[in-house]
Amino acid sequence: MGRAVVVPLRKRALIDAAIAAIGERGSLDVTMSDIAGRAGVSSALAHHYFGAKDELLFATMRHLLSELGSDVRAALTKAAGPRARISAVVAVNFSAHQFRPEIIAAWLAFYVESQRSAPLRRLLRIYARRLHANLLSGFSALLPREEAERAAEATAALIDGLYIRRALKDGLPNSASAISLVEDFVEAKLSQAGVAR
Amino acid sequence: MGRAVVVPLRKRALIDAAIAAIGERGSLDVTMSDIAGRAGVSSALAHHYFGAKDELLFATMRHLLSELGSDVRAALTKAAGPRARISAVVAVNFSAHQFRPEIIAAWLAFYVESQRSAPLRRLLRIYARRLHANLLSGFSALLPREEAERAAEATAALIDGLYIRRALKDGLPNSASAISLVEDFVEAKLSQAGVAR
DNA sequence: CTTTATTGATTGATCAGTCAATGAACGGCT
DNA sequence: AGCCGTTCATTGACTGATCAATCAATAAAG
Repeated sequence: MGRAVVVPLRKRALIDAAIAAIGERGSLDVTMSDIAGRAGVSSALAHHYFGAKDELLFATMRHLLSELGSDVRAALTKAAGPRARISAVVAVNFSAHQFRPEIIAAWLAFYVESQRSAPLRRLLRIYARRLHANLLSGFSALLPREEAERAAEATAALIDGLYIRRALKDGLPNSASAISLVEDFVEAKLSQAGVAR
Repeated sequence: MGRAVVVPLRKRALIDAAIAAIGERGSLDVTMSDIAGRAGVSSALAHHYFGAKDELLFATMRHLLSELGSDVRAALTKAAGPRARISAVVAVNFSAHQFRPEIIAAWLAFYVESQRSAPLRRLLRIYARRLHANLLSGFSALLPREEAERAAEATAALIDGLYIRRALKDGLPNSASAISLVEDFVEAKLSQAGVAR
């Protein structure tokens, strides 16, 4: 029945379906049949393209990471000065593109799974390092080295914490309030250190 | 206040085994046989006492929550003044009793599961409200109402974020560094608002 | 003699992964 | 243009493993 389709299309459809399934269920405990069904294909085809479930999940996580990465890169090119770099990184993490329920739930699920899967852990470490480096590139121009390190660390943790709370639908009505909490924190840090603005 | 509910020996052993199993695996995806085996009994006995797996997991989460609750209560009675109350709450969350790898991993796993399970979600909401209320009771004596709300919200999120990062074994070598990050944040908030220390 | 504790064996359901079969495109070769 | 073989896409049906949950049986306690 199905007409000839380009290979990447099916893979892409399966990855999108995986994000949807994981996001809806809130964990990686989704079946290949469910994912394949959402993509409109049989589970056998998902195995054909990805080999094992692990690999599909890995590809899905990599896809999320790569989208976040390109969003961040785009935002950083538009940011003028260190203070703007910090805000750009924060804004992207809570942008409409990233701060969607299914994306958040998927991130949380991958965080958990990474405790068991070394490849996944490696992937998440890349994300963590990149986030830290991006924040640090802003802070280190405004604060002494040691303080900049700690500010970047705390900001990253705060972002993660707000993600969790969003996933649980506790408080945090929208992304604007999340951004303002982080920005307040950054301002507090900078004003404490007497940075002129 | 807390009436002491007598938990039968076997139930308690199974709950402890569940924490160990969940903590080691990093998710709730553990078998009844595994848990029962750790407790030195058959899986049939676990079903005898708890009925279904869900109920054992629920009881396990409740146990963790109740231990955290009593730790917090104990710390708060020793805290003199609002600033000390904030520090007490922070200190308990990162105390040697709470900030252990298996406990952290279990919390994270329950967070994820709560997206699917309404009873679990209810339980976690109790924890979130209590944490918020405890922090707020300190902040609201030091900051204007609106700012106190936001400071409590951000502090709670920061604590959650540090838990995640600890679970992933990214940075955060020990609980002391986590405490100092949170305390720095609190100080920044207060000094920004011009609170005398 | 009734109630509780405990187990091994079993059942039934769920799933990841495999496989053989079918079809659809592609590219020669006359 | 028509024919042929190779390769890729796709599926339904199947297998094997895993596990929650049940149950009937045994022992111990009171």
